[in-house]
Amino acid sequence: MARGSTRPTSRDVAQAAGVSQAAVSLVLGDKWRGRVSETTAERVREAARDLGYRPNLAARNLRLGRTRTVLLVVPALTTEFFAGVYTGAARVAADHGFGVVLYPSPEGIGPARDPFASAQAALDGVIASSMAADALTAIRGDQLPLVMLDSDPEGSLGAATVNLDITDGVRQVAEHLLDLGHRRFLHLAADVPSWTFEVRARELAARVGAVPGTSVRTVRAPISIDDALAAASAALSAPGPRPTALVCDDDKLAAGAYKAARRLGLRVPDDLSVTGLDDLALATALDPELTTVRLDAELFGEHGMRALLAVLEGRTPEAGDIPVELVVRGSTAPPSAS
Amino acid sequence: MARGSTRPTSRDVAQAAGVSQAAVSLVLGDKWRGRVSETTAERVREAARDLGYRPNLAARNLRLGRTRTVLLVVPALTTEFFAGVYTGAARVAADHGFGVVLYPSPEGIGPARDPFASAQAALDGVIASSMAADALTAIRGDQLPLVMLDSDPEGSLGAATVNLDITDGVRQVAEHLLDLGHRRFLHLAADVPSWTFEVRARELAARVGAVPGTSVRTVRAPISIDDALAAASAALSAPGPRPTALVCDDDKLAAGAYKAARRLGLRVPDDLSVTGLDDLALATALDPELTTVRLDAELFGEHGMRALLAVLEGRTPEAGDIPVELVVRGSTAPPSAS
DNA sequence: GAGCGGACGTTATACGTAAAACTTCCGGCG
DNA sequence: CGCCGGAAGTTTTACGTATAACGTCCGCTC
Repeated sequence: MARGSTRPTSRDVAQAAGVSQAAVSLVLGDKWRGRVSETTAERVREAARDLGYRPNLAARNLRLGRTRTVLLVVPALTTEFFAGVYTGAARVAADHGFGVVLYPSPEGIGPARDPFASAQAALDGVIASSMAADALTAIRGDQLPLVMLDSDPEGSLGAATVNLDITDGVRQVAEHLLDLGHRRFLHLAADVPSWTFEVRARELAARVGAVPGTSVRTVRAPISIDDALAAASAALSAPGPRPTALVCDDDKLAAGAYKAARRLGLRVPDDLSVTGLDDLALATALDPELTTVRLDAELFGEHGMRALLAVLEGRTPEAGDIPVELVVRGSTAPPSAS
Repeated sequence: MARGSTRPTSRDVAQAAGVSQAAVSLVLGDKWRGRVSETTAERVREAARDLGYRPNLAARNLRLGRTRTVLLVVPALTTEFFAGVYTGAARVAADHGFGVVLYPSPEGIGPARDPFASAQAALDGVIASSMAADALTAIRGDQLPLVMLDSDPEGSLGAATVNLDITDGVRQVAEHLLDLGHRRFLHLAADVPSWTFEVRARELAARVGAVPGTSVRTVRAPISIDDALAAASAALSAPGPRPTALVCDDDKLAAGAYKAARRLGLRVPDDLSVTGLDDLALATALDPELTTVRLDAELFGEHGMRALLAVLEGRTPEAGDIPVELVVRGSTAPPSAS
């Protein structure tokens, strides 16, 4: 009596179909072959449909001791890059019956709040971008299976890592600009403490430094158009010979650099070649379109999820970085004479 | 014996502290006053700390019949707008002990897959953007408390709605352009079946139509720079007098319009004024910077979450649209003579 | 000296599911 | 005839938590 408004349970379905709760679980869990007759199974399925039955996930998770849910920890979602990572991860996850919960470290909520307090769901594992640095300590506290994205393979003790081949991307940028004849470089670096940015600086210095008569100056800025504008302005109007090539750690920084160049009366690419890294929508919205390194965010997410699945199943994730590709557009050209 | 590697439970803590499981639950749940002595309570807390105890959320959710987790359903996260919505919603949620799980309908996963299959977490409620139209039917199937964002207050039977005052934003755009002297308008509309875009078209037609001697032509494009470029190109090179003002439903469309104008040799704003809507980072990356309507995404998310909390507590969400603001930048100017 | 109420706990139970272990019925085989 | 094995279920249990309901013990009051 008075079943009222509460959600139907497997027991309600059992009663409606005239069987035991166990039978319902067997049928709906597709484990009934040889245990329940076809006619009874159909009766159960019908009752479930009629009642609009949906299994209680909390109960199932408790019973099974796993949730088929993983957490993706990313920095604040201010570009479409991590949206792509999510999409790729979610696609692979769905193929394996997993769900992905997103935890974008929300600025302003306070760094002390750890991801697990927020993503209340019980979790089977975690994929974390190294850029979400503040959240990491909290994560390591738990013993959850962990995959790190874009993180130092040496430094992330034990955790599997999946990386984009940023080193190769920077190499391609450097060689492209060197081939064009550039010798004086300015590196507009992201002021974010993350391994992936250290790699950029290191590789650029190495490649350019290998050629005699070159120089690289570095200036740092937080990843925002306005900050990049300010930093690039200052650097470009500094005394001494002006750099002819500006290598940015990120497309957003490049957008700021465009504005700085414009204010200083420098034309891109005639007076200054500019490169980015990411290939966001922004890159083709700029005028001229930005020469940049395309990162396949979805593929990145897919690999991350596959690695986590491997860890969960006790396998070893396959190694190997994800290739990236230089996309040459209108923002790079040979340096003007002089 | 052999407690091994499995996560400690409240029973383990109880054993370590020499009390019953119930006592542990009382202490850790902060309900022990008058039930457990201070010294015993401290002993329990210490044991919990030593063992690294974390309550099993699946069990708690099952016991309590609620999860303090809500789902935020958004269209694919290709701009920072919904990142802002998430941030606002998550902030308010955190203040009330809730978590927010994000479900960006991932393109390519297939529309049939409903959010609940993916976000395996059990949920207390849902906040859904009307732009994620394909997911909505699945949602209505469940009887979860629902708040709709940017949705027709008439059409969304029963569900509470929280809206940005888009109508007012479009009004401001229209009056700004009319004040500048524009009479021939082109409306670059988002080709997305959503109420929020219908509103834009309706209000623009009404405001401009109220002034004699005006005209509005409309052309639609999916929200992508390339599609906008194509649509705007075609419309701007059509026969007849060229429009002097191009009103875009979205900043991304405006970015496409800039490229179209450039290819046709039209200068912004001298030959063509352009407006957007959103105020993404993109808006200030463009040259000239885009006159657009600033939507406060975080505030939007906050209001959405507050409305859902109200519904969950049986209160009536407060009504009232969220104000928006026209930001005049360099992309609008009086039409050139002739 | 009976009784009462607070302090300090414990025992028992329920949440909804999955699955192991058990029952019952029957047809067939040696 | 005795027995075995498979089909078709059912009964029971466990997952980890929160909390209602129940015990003590002790100091006080009347």
